[in-house]
Amino acid sequence: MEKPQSTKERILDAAEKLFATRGFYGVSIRQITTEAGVDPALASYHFGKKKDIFNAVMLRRAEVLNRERIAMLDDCIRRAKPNPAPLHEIIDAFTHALLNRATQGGQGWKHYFAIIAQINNHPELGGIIMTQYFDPLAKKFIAAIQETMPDSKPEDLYWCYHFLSGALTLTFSGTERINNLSEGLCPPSDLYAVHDRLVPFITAGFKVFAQPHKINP
Amino acid sequence: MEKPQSTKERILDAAEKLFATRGFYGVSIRQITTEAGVDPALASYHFGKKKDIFNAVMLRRAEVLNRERIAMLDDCIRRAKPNPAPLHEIIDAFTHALLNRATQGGQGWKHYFAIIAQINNHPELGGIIMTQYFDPLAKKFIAAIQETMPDSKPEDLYWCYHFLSGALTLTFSGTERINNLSEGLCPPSDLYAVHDRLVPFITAGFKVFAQPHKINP
DNA sequence: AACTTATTTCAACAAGTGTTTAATCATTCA
DNA sequence: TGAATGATTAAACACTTGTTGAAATAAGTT
Repeated sequence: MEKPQSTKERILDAAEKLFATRGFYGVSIRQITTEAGVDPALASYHFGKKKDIFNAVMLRRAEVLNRERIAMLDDCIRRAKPNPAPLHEIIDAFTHALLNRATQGGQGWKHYFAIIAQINNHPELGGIIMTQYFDPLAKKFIAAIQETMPDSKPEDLYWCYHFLSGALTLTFSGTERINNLSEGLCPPSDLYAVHDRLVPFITAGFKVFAQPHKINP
Repeated sequence: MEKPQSTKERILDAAEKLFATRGFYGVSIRQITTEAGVDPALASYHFGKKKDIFNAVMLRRAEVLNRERIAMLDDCIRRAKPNPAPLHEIIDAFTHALLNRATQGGQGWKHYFAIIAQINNHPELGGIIMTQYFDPLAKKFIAAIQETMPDSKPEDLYWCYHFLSGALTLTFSGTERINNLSEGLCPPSDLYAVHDRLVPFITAGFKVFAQPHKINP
């Protein structure tokens, strides 16, 4: 079943797992290499500094994930031509790959999402990495929405995207918070149920800012 | 202007500041006590273990914040009697104190929100602290919404609350992400503008789940 | 005043930190 | 086969980690 792993892969997997539960500063290189069953010096040999390991962990999955998301976004834009793509399809394109990996991607992906959630809310680490890996996708996404909602102000859309981003990262972070809070009523494992709620929730939020504001209900 | 600070307060302020930017594991007791201008041994003397310092930092502001939010929620429920409180007022009651402190609360509050954002997305620390300090408030809040939206399913409301929670923590985390992404178009310092967007955005999301579902636009 | 309690200091502890060095083993290629 | 490159190992580097103990000072109470 399991194909033989290279040392680099073993280190990345171990680092991913440990970073997910204890954060960047909460994990030592010796803990990582012990978990990987490998000599500590091999971490420096293969990756360099500790932050380079972290970057490699992030880059590995960000690449395949964002490739999928961009393809799906392009696809729904192309299908709708010459009209702009429908809003709920754009948001679905943005979230679908995330949901997919979080449900069927295995343990490694769960760890990856947990790290994303942490650094997305981390002033020091988040600023660099999120900007580097996710801003291009975010801009494409917002541009697509701007086209299907031409009357809305760009800054409104940026804010809405920001709210979406926060909701997403918390939902996939793997904290059992909603499960605890709801006393088992909302198992976060049921991510298809999440999809049925998240997409309409966010879509409705965006639509509020489609036309010139009417604040009060 | 500045009233003389006790050693305990100096340690708490220094810890708050450092935890905000580097996380729990990224900060040492010596860094904290150096920042506070105090002997390292005093941290143990006044607080005990390192995690007890962290807990004290969280508790100090969580208490005053949640007291305000509960009072405001009770107030808007009382004003609406015998009818249920309007949805947008409930959400405003939930977010108003946060916005207020984030704008006028000074640097300490900014650091506090940054820590909240980190632990809210942290499997290990978040589970304990957030549950301990914020779940009672969350339940009161959801119960109030359930009353003004009697036809909606409880699990839908829990999910909506979860999305709100994620949006809030990211917005107040103090990462400059939206500012960078929008290339200066959305300065996060303008938190009154945030309020005008966040409350209608969330309100609209909740309302989607008020009646039996109609998913497609 | 003397006595008690609270606070602060300094030094030390054993253990863990990221990283480097030089030596050894494995593999590849001519 | 032998030389050359790549991978792995063990040991050591100087430094930081959280926490504690005993001694010194400050504050508070009869």
